[in-house]
Amino acid sequence: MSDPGPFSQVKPVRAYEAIVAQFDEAIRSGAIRPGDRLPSERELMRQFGVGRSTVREALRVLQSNGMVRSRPGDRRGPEVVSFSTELLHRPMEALLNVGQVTLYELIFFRMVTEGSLAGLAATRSDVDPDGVAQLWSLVQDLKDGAARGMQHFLKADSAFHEGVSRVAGSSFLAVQNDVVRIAARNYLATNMDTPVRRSDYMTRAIESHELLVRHIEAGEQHAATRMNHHTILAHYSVFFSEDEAARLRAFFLSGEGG
Amino acid sequence: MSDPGPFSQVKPVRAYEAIVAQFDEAIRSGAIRPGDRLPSERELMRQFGVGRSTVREALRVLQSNGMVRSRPGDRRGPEVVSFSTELLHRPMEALLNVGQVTLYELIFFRMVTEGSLAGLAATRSDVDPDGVAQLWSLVQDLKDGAARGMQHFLKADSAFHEGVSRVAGSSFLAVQNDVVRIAARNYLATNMDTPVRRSDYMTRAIESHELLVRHIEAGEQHAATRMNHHTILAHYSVFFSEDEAARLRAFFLSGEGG
DNA sequence: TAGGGCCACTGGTCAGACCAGTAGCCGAGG
DNA sequence: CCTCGGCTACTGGTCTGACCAGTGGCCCTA
Repeated sequence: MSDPGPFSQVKPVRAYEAIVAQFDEAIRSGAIRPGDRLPSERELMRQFGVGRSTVREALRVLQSNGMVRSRPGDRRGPEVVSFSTELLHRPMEALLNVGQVTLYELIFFRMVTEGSLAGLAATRSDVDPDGVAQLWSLVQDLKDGAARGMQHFLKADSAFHEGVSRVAGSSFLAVQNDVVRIAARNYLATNMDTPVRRSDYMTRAIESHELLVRHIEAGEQHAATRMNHHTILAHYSVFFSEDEAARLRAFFLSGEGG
Repeated sequence: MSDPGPFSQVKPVRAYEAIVAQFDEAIRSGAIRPGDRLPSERELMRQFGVGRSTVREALRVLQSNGMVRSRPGDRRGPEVVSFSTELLHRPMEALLNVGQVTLYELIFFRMVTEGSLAGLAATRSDVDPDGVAQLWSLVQDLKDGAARGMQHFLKADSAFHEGVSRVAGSSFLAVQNDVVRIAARNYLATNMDTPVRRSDYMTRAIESHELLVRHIEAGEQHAATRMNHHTILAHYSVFFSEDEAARLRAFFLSGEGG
């Protein structure tokens, strides 16, 4: 029918979902803030006029969404939580594991976001000399970590990426990128066993990171972005088909300065 | 202490969390697939050896994460849901709400992701002529919508963005961008009341979208990306300080072809 | 003032009940 | 033989009350 009429579709709302909606709105509006305590479950059942198990089901949803946490025995009541990236890890890894999101899409996204972070860091290096100095320190940590083994290196590598994000100053973009970076790493660890010569990998990664810091320090936005793209492609293209690698290269490294 | 010893930290695991973990593993390993039905709650309580309310709490978590759904009276049991990138919507929104992301960061992120979507659509236009034809149709819908008013226009505008994302073929990137685009729109609706001459806004938006489709149709990746950046900046820079607008312009539109 | 004990509250789990909703089976009628 | 309606037994949603481990905070004693 061309004219749908004055009504819209309705769907029954479950009591615990209505409770979640009230909480969502209270958090969105700032009426409830991270660090706040909620009333106890028994008090919430009185306020909402529902059974305690209905309150608990709503709290499970909020907890699952990373909004609240509770501890048995804590008399102060459930706590409203500061945001955590754990919130995104679960769905991200679930999507990867069922193949709804491919490694290709993940790496594409990462190149978009991490390349932008690198470029952004370069534009801000002049206002954050301490941050840049810290990047050099983190490069040294990379070398120290590599000498101790892959686990230490990976830890130092994460710290390095966090350092770049701090200089870039966009925590939202950084969070998105971190979730994707860690999801890709975990995916490869559990689903792929393409042997990579670890010492070669670490050596080349360190070289790339040093060059990246040079571009950042010099304020070279586009060079920093390209350096990041080169590094990611160098690492991941072994996991892609030739066609996929070519498409990434064409999209990110074509044209200017290519 | 420098040497942590042979043990690692432990934390008590709640029964419903242990149930969720078993489900996660079953989904990850493919033992449970989208479309499958789970045993009923009463059967699950027997299998896990726990109370029905504990099962229900676990199911709330899985449902909240977009993995299962249920309907009262459905004798076939809870259903495992097809996983889609929609899975990310809720945690992304939660992240935005709790994380108190600024409008500047939202727009920065959107320019990064939407610019890439536009460029990606341009690189794929030759393999998706139907998609491009549909974009022209959606541009016509924009014009029709604008004639009927802002609400119709905004609806057509969302459809247009979804059309671009379809041509781009990265639902992952699209979902991220959609969450942010809608969040920015909602932010403006609730926090700003700078009057924008609506007819001017719609007219200019339509012109920009037409130009964007031209670039996409011509396969001009960088031009499509820049067009998208121009459009977003033209719309949002009124909400930023001169310094902020200048920084966005410098980052996204400097250098090549600037 | 500090530490330990205790109490009353907390959250986690459970059993059982009730009710609205639905899948599917069976029978009747066309 | 097919379709439709009625009915049954199961489903999920909600609730009440109970029990127990855990904890915050108060009070008392050294």
